Amino acid sequence: MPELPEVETVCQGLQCLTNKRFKKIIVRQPSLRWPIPKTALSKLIGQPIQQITRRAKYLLIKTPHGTLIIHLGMSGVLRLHKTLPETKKHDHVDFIFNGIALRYTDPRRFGAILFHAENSDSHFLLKGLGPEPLTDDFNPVYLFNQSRNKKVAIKNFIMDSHVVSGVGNIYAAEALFLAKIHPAQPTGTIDLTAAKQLCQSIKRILRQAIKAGGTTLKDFQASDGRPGYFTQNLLCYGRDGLPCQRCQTILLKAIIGQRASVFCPQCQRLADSLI
DNA sequence: AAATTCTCCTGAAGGC
DNA sequence: TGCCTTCAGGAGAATT
Repeated sequence: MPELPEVETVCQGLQCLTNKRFKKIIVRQPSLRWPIPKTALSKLIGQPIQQITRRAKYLLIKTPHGTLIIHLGMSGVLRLHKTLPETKKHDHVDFIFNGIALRYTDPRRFGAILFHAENSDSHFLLKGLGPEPLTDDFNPVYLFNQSRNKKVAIKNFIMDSHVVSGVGNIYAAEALFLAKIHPAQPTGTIDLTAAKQLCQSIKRILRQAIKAGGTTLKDFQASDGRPGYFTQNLLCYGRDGLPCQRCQTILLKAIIGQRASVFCPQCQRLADSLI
């Protein structure tokens, strides 16, 4: 389940493709979240990759003719191969370069492969995105100001990519645990101190996860096939029924905004007035 | 405008 | 063994 740290890990792994030219693109299954624009992709043939970056959970592969935009959805894997192995089920696309190839595999097909001829910031998927969580644009004052008059649960709020981009279910749960904030707390009720705690916790957890190469629950792998090692550092995600590592209280699971949310009922208390 | 629900898809896991 | 149900999850689209 790639979130920001996983996509960042993939992005770092793909840097070796910089300056390589697209030689061939094979699309076996064009039906992802949006249809793969085969005709537009053919414009990439012969084009050199100028830069590979990440914005939110999108990978941006820039060429002189436009940008290839890739989202891994939930189960997408981009894997580099010196020699391509025999295709397996769900190996939907191959990008072939001199001496190396990049294969996109995605069993659940929630991902996307798109092409945008203009500045990628203007793409409809990217233009409404909130700030990157690891930049200074994402700071306690920004978070506090955005939170005013919002009634949505704080966990859903920080998972909204228009508020802050790239925070998914795993790291939202972890950040709230670190910040000692109940995931169901109405967003508008957090004060500046809590906003500061939360902002710092989000940054901390994402930095740590990037350092560990991401979190592998089931299917995440880096472009070299290695799993992420942050899994063993998860403090609450997937640990419902187990003791809190801070206070030994049994962690609970609740469904908040249609999403499973694990939290410590002792450390992450709702204000009495909200119960 | 803001909040909630629905939707895409497959594989794994659990129940009978 | 096998079939059915449930769940997981990113995020746009549709609905309330």
